[in-house]
Amino acid sequence: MKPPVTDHLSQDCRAVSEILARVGDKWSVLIIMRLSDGPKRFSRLQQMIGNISHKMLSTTLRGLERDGLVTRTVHPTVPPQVEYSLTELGHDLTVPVNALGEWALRNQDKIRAARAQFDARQEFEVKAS
Amino acid sequence: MKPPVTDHLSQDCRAVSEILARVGDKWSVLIIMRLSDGPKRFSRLQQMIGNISHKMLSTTLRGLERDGLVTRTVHPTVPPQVEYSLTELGHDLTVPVNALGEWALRNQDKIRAARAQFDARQEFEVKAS
DNA sequence: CTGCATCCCAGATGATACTG
DNA sequence: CAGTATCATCTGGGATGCAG
Repeated sequence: MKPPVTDHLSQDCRAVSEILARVGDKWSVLIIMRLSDGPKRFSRLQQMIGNISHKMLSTTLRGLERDGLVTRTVHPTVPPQVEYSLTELGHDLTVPVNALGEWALRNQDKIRAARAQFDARQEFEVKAS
Repeated sequence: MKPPVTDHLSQDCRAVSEILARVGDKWSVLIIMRLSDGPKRFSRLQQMIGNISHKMLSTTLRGLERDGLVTRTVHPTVPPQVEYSLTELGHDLTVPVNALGEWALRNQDKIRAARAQFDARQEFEVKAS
């Protein structure tokens, strides 16, 4: 009647996974990073990020807003201006995300090296056919 | 000739994104978590994770191995046994990932609440049609 | 300027069956 | 037991056009 620790760990992992699904998609982090130093308008974000399509910026922002990570403020001017900014929750998130980011920066060389080595080995084994 | 900080920040974000693409996929983190307390065999992993398909476990493990995050050890027995374990790099990664995981656990309620509220508002606005 | 709908494609994922 | 190949399916993401 007493489930092992593995069980609750399992649930934790699901939760983590769910959040990572939000954070790990192609654009969320890029957007959050850009907003971390202040509110930005839609078009400003698009030009800052570069190669994000109109649609995905819109979609991703909507998702982030839904999760309470960013705020959407419409200024009823003509033409309309919409500002996005991080909520407190969103700002909070930048801390662990930055930690992961720093890890990525520190270790990107190792990863690239590992990939190169792995790929080289693959090629070698193919020759042995 | 001195690019603003934004520029190097931009590059950083790409790197972060790239790593998140690895870590953020549907299964990588689940696998890494399961391996964090010791080596596991293929079938053991599959039953621990639950609803992962044979193929995706295989594919994801391959990807992790390629990136130098896990090690694959074949024991030439009959039937063959294959053990997977975290490399030092992989073990390193669990630190920031756990940080993110703890954030997720701490804030999952807030996120759920935000979603519920957002969805409720959506429904309301639909009624106004 | 922003947002939303539609069409479309490429890649990710899953079910199944076969090999070593 | 572990890995791979094939085929079907689903989803993310881009292009475009229209609307507020």
